[in-house]
Amino acid sequence: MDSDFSHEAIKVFKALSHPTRYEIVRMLVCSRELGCEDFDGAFQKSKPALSHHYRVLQDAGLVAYRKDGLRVYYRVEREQLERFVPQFSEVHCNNDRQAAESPA
Amino acid sequence: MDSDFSHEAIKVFKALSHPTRYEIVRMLVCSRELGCEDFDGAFQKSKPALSHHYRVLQDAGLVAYRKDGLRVYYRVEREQLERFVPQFSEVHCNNDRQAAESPA
DNA sequence: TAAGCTCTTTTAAAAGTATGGAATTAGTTC
DNA sequence: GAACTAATTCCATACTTTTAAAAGAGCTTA
Repeated sequence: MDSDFSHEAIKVFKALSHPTRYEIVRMLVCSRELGCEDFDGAFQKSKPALSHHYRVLQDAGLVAYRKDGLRVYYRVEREQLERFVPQFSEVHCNNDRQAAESPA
Repeated sequence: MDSDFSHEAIKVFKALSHPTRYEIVRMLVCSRELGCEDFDGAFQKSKPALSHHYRVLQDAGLVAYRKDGLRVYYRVEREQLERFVPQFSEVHCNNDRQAAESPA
């Protein structure tokens, strides 16, 4: 139990230890969901680079996505985020309660 | 304020995202302090490799040290740890209260 | 004080891992 | 099939981690 926690914590911390990924999560925690185009606009990074970061965040269990036609929309996995970084929402976002319920 | 937090959080998470460093902090949070020899015994790592990890943890503000003759003893900086990973002690250690007071 | 010893850190270089862009592939809409 | 968006692959670059060798710092003993 303890080492499972450690193992997963290390993965989560590694995912959050890159400025681009940290910012992706920060943006998501203040929103219900955001599309790739939102991130394309926010970062001066190529799509493949961002796609790589989405994948790292997914593997850490921090984000999930929804496809709508050609578009992909990402959302934060609040349970996982709050398990390892419980103060994240509070620090980075006032919309805590508004955004607390994930969309169906 | 917000971006200072982000910047420091990224450094702390990066420090904790390596298994050896995570384990160093896990060991320290359950103890008042530990010497390099304790870590030498716990890890199959060379002294310079461990020394590098101590440095990363220091730079993140997660540990501090005390010299006693030839020996160096490390302790966790609980305030910093709990600022970014508030559940760490609770998850990894029952000695929370015993060890809460740093030695003089 | 200096020679010798022990423990830790620093330096330099090698090995391993992460990051990011160009081109390609996969999948969706029309 | 054509047009479009996102993900994957491949490769070059940059950073991290590791070891070996050297240096630094502190004790002991004469």
